[in-house]
Amino acid sequence: MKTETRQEEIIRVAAKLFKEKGYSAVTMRDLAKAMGIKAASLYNHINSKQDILNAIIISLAEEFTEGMKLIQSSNESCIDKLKKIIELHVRISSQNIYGMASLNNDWMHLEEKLDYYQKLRVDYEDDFRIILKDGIASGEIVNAQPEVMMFSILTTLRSLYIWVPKKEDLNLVELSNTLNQILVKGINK
Amino acid sequence: MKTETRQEEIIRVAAKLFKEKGYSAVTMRDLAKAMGIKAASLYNHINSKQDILNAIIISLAEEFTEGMKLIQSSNESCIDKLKKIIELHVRISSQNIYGMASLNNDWMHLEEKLDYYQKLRVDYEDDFRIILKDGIASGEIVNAQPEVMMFSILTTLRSLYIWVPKKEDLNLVELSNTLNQILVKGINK
DNA sequence: GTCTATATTTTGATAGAC
DNA sequence: GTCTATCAAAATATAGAC
Repeated sequence: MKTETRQEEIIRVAAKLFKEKGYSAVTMRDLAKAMGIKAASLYNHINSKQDILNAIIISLAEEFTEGMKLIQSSNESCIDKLKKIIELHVRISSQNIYGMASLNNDWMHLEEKLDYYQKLRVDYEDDFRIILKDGIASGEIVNAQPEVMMFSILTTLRSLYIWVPKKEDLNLVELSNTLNQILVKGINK
Repeated sequence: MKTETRQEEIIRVAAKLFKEKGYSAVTMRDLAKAMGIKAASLYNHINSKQDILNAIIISLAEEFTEGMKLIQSSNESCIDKLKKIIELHVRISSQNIYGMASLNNDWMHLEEKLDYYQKLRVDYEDDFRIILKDGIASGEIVNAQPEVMMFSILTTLRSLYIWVPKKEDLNLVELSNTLNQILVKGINK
């Protein structure tokens, strides 16, 4: 296991604080205190508070984009693709529950990277929508409104970070399967 | 239709701003500008920024509690109770989409009212959990993990505020029915 | 790499004139 | 009910010593 740099440590601790109170309510003094140093010392490792938010959000957003592209280009059935999407969210969310909070709640505080983030997000949702529509067309999925289906599934998956840490005993494979049953089998004709 | 007081107008405009950037990132000067007055003038109608947040969140939380108590004490089947819960969320969310954002994202910035809010929230989830467990016991609902079911359904319902305003053409009764089909029929044995 | 000291801006809120 | 003027505290960030 690679040794964590001081910069990485700052980003990790910041994400934890951002999850509790949100980006705007966490001060550089709060972060410094959690690190056991003074606020001025943080700037030896990072350029700005904004850069910390960028580092947290963009790497996660790109991870989701990569995962979706792999799923999209596979030759699996629509139902299997949805299962893969669920597994993607469970995996990334459980590996970085603190970062997921910023991705969900603080993306609007991005500055230079805001447009880029929003493009990744829109593209991700477009890919998701196509999978659902293909499933409806092929008869794999019930013919309900795909927007409502996507909203329901994606909202649940995006909020996993709130709930996963409370279930440390929970097996992640088992969680994926249960979510798959509840979210996908429910719309499976 | 009752005339809106200046205080009510401030709370309504504040909720809209809080939805866009979150409570902490909205300044009293931002709010004043949106009202077309100076920041100092706000204090002729409200005591503090914190009081605005209280007004937004607590009234909504109490509305959900009241609705749940009515549903809970009815003699309907578990599946019918779940349908009523969905209708409760669709109704309240569509009537106050801005306030729902604060309820979901800024409750941790409550001060004196934080404990009260948290009690309402825990009680609401306890009531919800009992309905699901009763449904499993009576065979109305599939025997999956009730915690995962509740998480999935409640997360979707709590996030309606993000999504409902984008669908102004959408009939609310139709939305409730579609959500019911996707969320409840999916777990209906 | 961390510190103290400090610059600069912004914040929530108050006092008092109109 | 709104304004101007202002306060006191807190914010991000920098400079320079050690």
